[in-house]
Amino acid sequence: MAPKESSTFVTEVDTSYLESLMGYNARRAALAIIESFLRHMAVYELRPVDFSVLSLITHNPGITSRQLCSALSILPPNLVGMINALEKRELIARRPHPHDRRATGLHLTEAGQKLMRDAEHTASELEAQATGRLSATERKTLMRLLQKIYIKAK
Amino acid sequence: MAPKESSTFVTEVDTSYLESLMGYNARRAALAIIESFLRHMAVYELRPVDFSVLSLITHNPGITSRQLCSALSILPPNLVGMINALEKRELIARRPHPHDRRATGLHLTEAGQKLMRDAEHTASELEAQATGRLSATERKTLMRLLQKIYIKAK
DNA sequence: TATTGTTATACTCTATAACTATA
DNA sequence: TATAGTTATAGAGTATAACAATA
Repeated sequence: MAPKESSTFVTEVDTSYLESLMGYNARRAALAIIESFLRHMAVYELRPVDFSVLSLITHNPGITSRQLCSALSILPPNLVGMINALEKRELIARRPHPHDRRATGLHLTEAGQKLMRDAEHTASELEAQATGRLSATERKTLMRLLQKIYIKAK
Repeated sequence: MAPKESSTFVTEVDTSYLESLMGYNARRAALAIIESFLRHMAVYELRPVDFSVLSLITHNPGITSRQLCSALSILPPNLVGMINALEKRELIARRPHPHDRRATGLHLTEAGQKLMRDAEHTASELEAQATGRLSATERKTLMRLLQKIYIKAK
């Protein structure tokens, strides 16, 4: 005989179904790493998106706002404020684009370069910590499989 | 001699550094799957969080709001509106908790059960599609490694 | 004294429409 | 006609403080 449903209650929550879904696992893992990132990068006053923007400028001097938006899936109106804030902190500088007077090339200042050297070093430590329970091989495998999920036709 | 920096511009954006970071990869993969989820679950008018809530109620009849919040890392004030909306749609029903008059047990209605049978079926198809470029072994490996990232001490 | 569920509220993140200068 | 950058603004998501009822 089935138990009277209205009197049932839950002692331990069964999450096994959700844990069988890739989206659930990917989101939980991403949130765990991002939470750690937020804590460790707070000293530099950089959110994940600021770090991503500065990192792309570091490795792509002269990149335009439009290129940043495409690479990071940010909408142009939402990037404006970030770029302004980073410029006001004198971490980046705008220079005219050599071939297109509509566009602006973005570059790191000396201060920006110094900050990013420290920040990328911290990111590496953070990376090691977040994936600390994985072997080097597992880490490489996880990276490859994640990219197979989100990079189309590779 | 180094090129005059002000005249440099970027033709193809180099994202290799960001792609070496686990947080970046996990976030991009999660967003890709969630985007697909949003499209496929639109017919049921369920966002990922609604699906998660209904799924936990499905597999844990009588679960309380507080337990949902803990399991899904949702703050109590932000769950209230979702529960009210699902109750208004007559997908769930509140029943008194048998042992604690402060709490309320949550249960699926008949309509809710039918919707979730369909929705979980769609979720399975979606799952197969999102991980379509992975072998069965790779899929299992990816799941296990993601859980190693976000489930502490397992 | 602590916990469940709730209201009010603020802050951040993401999205859309429309404008200007230039291509 | 299309694109780069910008403004204004709306909506969604996430956060804290504080309260009533009950443990």
